[in-house]
Amino acid sequence: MSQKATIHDVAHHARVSVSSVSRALNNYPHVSEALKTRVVEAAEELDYQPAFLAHSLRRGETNSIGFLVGSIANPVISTIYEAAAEALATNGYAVTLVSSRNQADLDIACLRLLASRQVSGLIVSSASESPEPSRRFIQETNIPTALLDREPVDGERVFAVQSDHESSVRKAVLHLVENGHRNIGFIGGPQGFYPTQQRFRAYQEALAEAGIPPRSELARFASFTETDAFAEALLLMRNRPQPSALIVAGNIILIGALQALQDRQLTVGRDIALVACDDIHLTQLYRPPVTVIRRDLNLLGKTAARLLLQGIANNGNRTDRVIKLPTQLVIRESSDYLCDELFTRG
Amino acid sequence: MSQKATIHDVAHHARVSVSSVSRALNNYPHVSEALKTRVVEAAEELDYQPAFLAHSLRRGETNSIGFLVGSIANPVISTIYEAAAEALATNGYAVTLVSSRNQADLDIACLRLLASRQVSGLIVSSASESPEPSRRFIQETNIPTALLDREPVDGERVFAVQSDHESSVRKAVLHLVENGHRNIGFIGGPQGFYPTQQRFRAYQEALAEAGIPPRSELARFASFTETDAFAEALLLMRNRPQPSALIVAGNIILIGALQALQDRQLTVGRDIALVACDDIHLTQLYRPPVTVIRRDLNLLGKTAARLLLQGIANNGNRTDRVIKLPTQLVIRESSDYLCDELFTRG
DNA sequence: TGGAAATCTGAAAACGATTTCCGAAACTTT
DNA sequence: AAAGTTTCGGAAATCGTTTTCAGATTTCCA
Repeated sequence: MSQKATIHDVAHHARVSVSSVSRALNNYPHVSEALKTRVVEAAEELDYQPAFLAHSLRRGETNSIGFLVGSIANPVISTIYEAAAEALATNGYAVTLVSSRNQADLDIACLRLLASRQVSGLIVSSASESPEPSRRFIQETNIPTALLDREPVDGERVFAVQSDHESSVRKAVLHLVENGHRNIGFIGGPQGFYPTQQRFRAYQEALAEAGIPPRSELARFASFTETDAFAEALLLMRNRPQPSALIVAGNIILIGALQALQDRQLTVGRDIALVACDDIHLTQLYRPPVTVIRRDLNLLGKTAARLLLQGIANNGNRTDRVIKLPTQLVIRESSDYLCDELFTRG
Repeated sequence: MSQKATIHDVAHHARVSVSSVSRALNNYPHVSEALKTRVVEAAEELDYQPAFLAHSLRRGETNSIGFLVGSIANPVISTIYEAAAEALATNGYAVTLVSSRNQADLDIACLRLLASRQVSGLIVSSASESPEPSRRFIQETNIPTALLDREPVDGERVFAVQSDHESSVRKAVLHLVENGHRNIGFIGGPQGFYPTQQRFRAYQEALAEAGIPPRSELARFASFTETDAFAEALLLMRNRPQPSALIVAGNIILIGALQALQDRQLTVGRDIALVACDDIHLTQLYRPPVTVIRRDLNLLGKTAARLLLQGIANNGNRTDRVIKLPTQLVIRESSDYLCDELFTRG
């Protein structure tokens, strides 16, 4: 039905030439009002919609952008996606979403797929552990790209939106130290994952700043699965001395950590202080509510979309290449108490 | 770079004709091994990938399917999506994801967008409140479509994957009644939403079956926002007599309900029994763990993908039109106790 | 009123593949 | 050696648009 009407049908129906139809419908100059109205009437009558494929082929523009994620089932990512997609949609772009299922080796294949689909732009939020091949790929194919929480890539049209993880992790560590904790554990995502690196570095530096010697057995790294995070958390909590506080970097990690703490019968906010990254429903509804490092996911997505669209529009003009968005430490009951050791020692 | 190599370049590089390249690369009969290897070598050397747009235009097939959701930030939906997308990807399909942001009026526009992109198939999981226009649209454009948890649509190539909400809601009601509850509240999603209708009907029928007269003020319906669910839950809990048990239909509703219960200082599993739909991380980690009606979201997504792919392949052959997947009542501490009223009255 | 300029319009060439048709080789078979 | 079969090249049509080019018409001004 609606598929059938072509520009030729419209032209025939309006008794004008094909090119006139194109001009009239695309608001070209030098087209009379009479012809224009005749054409749009015919077009409406036939419910004509330009065929996307032919249109894009000729224009060399698909008006669609590719979105690569590690997993859309991650609520943080899906929230970012939703925000970005809305901004893109209002600008006439459709987005094809590809998930690498957190498998680093699939990463590059996904990018290839997207590139072969001739997307006009790319948003990459995948958490590849060894990002080098995909970085090179992005650099070589000159597709405008917005990187989410990744190390910036050199390139005329490559942008990055980051979150200031460091400052809030630092605040979190100092907050815990202030409350008397000295054995502060850290569980991060994969070590090659950029936010993990930033958070871990901030964790180490803040410890040093507080005069606490870092102990490697207090830091662990898990893949992006709850079971793995659970296992690592369990391992960490078996450590002697047992950490009295825990910083978990990521919501999936948080899930696994909470399972482990419940498994070990440790009560959050009494036996152990907890700080998580990203404020999701769980952190607010959990009893006690858990202290989080919050960031505006909506803003993150919107900013990525904005940067990308700018990059597509001014091909190669001067714009900000990398934007760092603020984060915020929200202290809740899970960490807002004084550590026992403060008294036993003191 | 990779964009540049066309089929002509490959033909020239392999010193063969354009048509031979096409034949060789598409595994046509009557092409010698020698020529074939020569062509694929040249293709690899030039990193040739057939231009998606030209290819699709000629073949009349985009090898991409459109996925319409109400909101991908909903963890249930994103899990279903992830499963479906994986199945589709392994079959060579890319998926463009569109969110209607739970706005019924955007629904039809999203479908139009997808159709204008000439997708080969459609998966619809949007929660439109007045689905009639979109139903008609799906029927008219003859695009193979898989409906997720929606009322089936008549059509040669329209399929539906549903969940057996009724039987588990019935079990849940009887379970609560057995534990002595007589004032059982119900909070559902929008009234036009198919799963809501099914769950609500099962709730009413089960009450009748247990000899409990239904009371309309115990059932409330919220839109797909936590704030609205929160408000409805508050209203419900102000009811006299206060319900001693609550069935919340949907994970967003659950969030709002939990907020309301905490706001009213009601302890789940003691002051009020709680049954939720869909087993998400929150329901498992909440203290006490909350009783849920569980379903295999992965299977749901995979089944939708399978049905759709079959529908695309055997254009119009006989296959199952609608599949109903089982659900399961998982009783946890939030509801696994005897109601006080049992004693005060008895 | 004549001619330059502005405005309209249609035919045809792209875009990059697939596909068809035909004919020329090369090879096999009888 | 004639006939038949396979393999491949070349040219051209097709998919449905946009865009260029040039011709046709009108408008404008001296």
